Amino acid sequence: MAVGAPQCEVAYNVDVRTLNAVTAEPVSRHERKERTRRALLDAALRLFAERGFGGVSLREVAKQAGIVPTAFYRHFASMEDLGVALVEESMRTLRGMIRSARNDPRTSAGMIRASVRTLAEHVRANEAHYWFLIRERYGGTGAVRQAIGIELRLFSRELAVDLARFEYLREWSTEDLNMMADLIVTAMLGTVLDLLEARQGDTEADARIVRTAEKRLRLITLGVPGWRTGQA
Amino acid sequence: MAVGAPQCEVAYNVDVRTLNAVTAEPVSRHERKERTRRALLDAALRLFAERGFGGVSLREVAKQAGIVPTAFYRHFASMEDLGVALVEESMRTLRGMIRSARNDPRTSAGMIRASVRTLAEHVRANEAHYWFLIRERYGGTGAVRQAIGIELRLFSRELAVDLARFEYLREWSTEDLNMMADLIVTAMLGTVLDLLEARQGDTEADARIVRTAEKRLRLITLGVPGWRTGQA
DNA sequence: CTATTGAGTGTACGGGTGTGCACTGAATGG
DNA sequence: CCATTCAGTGCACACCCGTACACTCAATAG
Repeated sequence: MAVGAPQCEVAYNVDVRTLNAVTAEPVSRHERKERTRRALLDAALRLFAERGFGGVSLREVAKQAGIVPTAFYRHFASMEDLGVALVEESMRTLRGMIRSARNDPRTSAGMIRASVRTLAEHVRANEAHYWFLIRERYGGTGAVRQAIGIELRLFSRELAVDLARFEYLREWSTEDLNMMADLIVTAMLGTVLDLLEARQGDTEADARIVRTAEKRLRLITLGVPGWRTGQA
Repeated sequence: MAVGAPQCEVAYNVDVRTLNAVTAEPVSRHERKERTRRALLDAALRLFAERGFGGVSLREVAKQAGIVPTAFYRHFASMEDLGVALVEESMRTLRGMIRSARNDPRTSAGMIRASVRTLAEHVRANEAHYWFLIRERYGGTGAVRQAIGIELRLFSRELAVDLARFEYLREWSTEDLNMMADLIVTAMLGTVLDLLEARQGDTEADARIVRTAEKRLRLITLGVPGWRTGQA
């Protein structure tokens, strides 16, 4: 993490075998296992970005990670298990994003700009994680979709707490704050998808998407002063 | 189809063979083929609702429809081809929904209520279609996700045209209208997912979801009078 | 130093996959 | 009435899937 480079998109064709062969000797068993685990997670994330969770087999993940299929079970009970682990990891990066946005000390319109920009940068730096979240949020079938749903709801609730600190929102009911937070999260996930679908490097498209995202947020916040909590 | 029953959820265990065997003779070749095609689409839609597009094999669809796997190719070149056909069909029911909502002649707050209610009823009456759209909108991998993306964008543009008729929105730029329409569509798709995930028959949950959806829309529309097109 | 542990290996299995091919037999058109 | 068309059949193939099982052999623990 000391380096500013993206952490998951690297090492495309390096599997554990070569990795462990290249490195110097002093590696404990724990460490070796942890490395393989990471290799599995990275391989899975990479493959999911191409074909989605459902389209990737245990064998493929194992092969990409540089181990034999049956060794997969030393780390995860099943692909679903691995999927859930990835959900937690991805949500961690999402929380990291909002923490960055939160710590940027600005207000009102300036804050919207800063937040959207932070989001966009974060998406570009962690494309695979965001692809995974977006895809499986709706497309998944089992435990993975469920896990994402739960985590995202939690995330939205945290955002509601943040919102409650703003002047106009201080007296809103919890229900209304949650509603607004959900709306914001949903809108921002839409923006994430737009960013992911625009091909990376197309700065013009990125700028347009960011501008639209800002407008969305501004429109939502414009409604706030006129809102009467508890109405209808 | 003369009966008023839902059209896709029925006939769970009836395949083409038995259907064609039961019915009286006067069936042309065209008609028989069309029936089998429908059986394939219905079977696919049914299976997709359970395991998603990616999780269903050509063989399964064929078996559920009552034909042998290789006969599938008499109707579709591939599963993707069938998927795209299903996208068009599902979008047709979505357009049907908005047409119903549009023809309900009310204004302002009353219109929001009516629209959301129409949406909820429509979702309940066509769960499989909506499951398919929502799932593959994000989760899909190939031509299907792309087709949904295109159709949904088109749909959103139509909504923008509708919006332009409203008093406060008459002077908005096209870009801003599209932005608002996208926001509304995204928010409503979120509502659709909420409805689909609430188990059918839970009228209390349905009511809560509908209320939240109305609030979302109301918050968005509240911002409209304060909006200055072309700003920032 | 010796015994144990456990990550990773290799083989083998039963089952599901898409699809090519030669076919049947009833509706169709001349 | 006969020839053609073509939706649907049945078999075969080569491939990928998850996973059970017995194994190796280096890092660890006593």
